[in-house]
Amino acid sequence: MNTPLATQVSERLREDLLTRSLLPGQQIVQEALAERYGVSRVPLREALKELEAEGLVIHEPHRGYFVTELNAAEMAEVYSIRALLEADAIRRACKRLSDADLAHIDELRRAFEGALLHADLETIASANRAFHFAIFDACGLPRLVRLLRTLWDATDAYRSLYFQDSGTHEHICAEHLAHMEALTRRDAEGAVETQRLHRERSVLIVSSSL
Amino acid sequence: MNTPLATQVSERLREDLLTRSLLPGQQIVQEALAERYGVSRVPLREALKELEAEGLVIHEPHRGYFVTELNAAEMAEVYSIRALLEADAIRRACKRLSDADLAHIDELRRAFEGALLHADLETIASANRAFHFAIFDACGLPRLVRLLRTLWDATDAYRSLYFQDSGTHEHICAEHLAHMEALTRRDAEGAVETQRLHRERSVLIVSSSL
DNA sequence: AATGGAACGATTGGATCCAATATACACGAT
DNA sequence: ATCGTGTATATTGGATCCAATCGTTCCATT
Repeated sequence: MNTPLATQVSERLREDLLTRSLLPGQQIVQEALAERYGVSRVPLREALKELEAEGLVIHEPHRGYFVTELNAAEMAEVYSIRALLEADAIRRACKRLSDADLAHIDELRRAFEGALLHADLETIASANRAFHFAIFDACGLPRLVRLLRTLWDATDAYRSLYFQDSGTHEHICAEHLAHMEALTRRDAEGAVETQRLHRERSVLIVSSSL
Repeated sequence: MNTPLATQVSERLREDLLTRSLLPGQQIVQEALAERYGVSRVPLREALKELEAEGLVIHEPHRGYFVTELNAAEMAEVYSIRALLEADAIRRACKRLSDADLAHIDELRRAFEGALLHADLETIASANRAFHFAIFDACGLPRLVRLLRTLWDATDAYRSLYFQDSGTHEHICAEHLAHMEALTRRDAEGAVETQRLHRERSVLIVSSSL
């Protein structure tokens, strides 16, 4: 393979965090995990350093890496930073969205709806991301998008249940649709608001599990 | 020493980036740098992965790490994200600043003025940070502060000249003082504005070097 | 002279090995 | 019985060594 192991391992780690194969608070025993991944400890440690910089794990010298636990306040903090950055990204995106962009985004929206019906958690989550980040991407600020990605990652471990309850499926789809419509109207403030509602409802569900 | 080498190395790297001992665009040859730091390549590589996650260096598989180069647009992006986050941090901080906090911050402000007169670049830069981040810290959102820190780091390599020109010293001190006064009045919007002016002038100077 | 390609050298990527540190447990003193 | 002390073990941290990859140079061919 061309891509370094450390990169693959960091992907795999994110996956395991999302699917709660690694639980918040849990210690990451390097040797055990390295063996499970079929690699040595070196690339694993590099991957862990990367995730540490993103706040997904914390490192205590000579004690080890632990999956970050978020309390209610920290969860709220992540979401409030998201609120700021997403609002900005959406305002900028609205000014730049081409019709082709919109068509593409709506495609992703429908793909997500499809995934909701008959796909596993990971596929659903990734389809959801694809939809939202196609919008963020249009803001034209790659660094901002990267920050948003790490913020989304930070709460991933707690979001698994968000897509579980099928009662929320309709809510989500309705919110996505409303968001889509605001974007189509190039209604920046409207889109900021639909995204806000969408996010607030998700934080409510996610927080309930704490 | 108690703290791991990888941590020390990442500190040292930031230092070398700030002081332009490592220049934007330059490749980082691991073995050479490891030897210069007196460590092996392993902790160096971990440190580099950390800095990569913060955007200070970029990694090209099988080619190596390179010090990130910012063009004008990317520089503007960093500063516009800073604008968003700093405004929020300051608003929150204003509501929470105790008199003791203010006294402490003003102390740091005076310490910075002292450093300007008779200290090297690195000391000045760190005194400046101490002042601004004492304010940010008061917002009570540690993650937000951490994000701000990495954003400041991202442009550090280009800021060295900011403190060089002694003509700007008075400007900086005046701006700090105005900021301080707004904070003392607990005038959130005023403080946001003084910080904005301060930042805009700095981006102007820094951008002129591109 | 220009282009394609093979071999070499330099550098990165990964694994194994050894050292340092922290935690747990047993033991003894008060 | 409780607290402190020392030892043992598991785990992390770091260095060395080997393998894989990339870039360059040199040569052959057109």
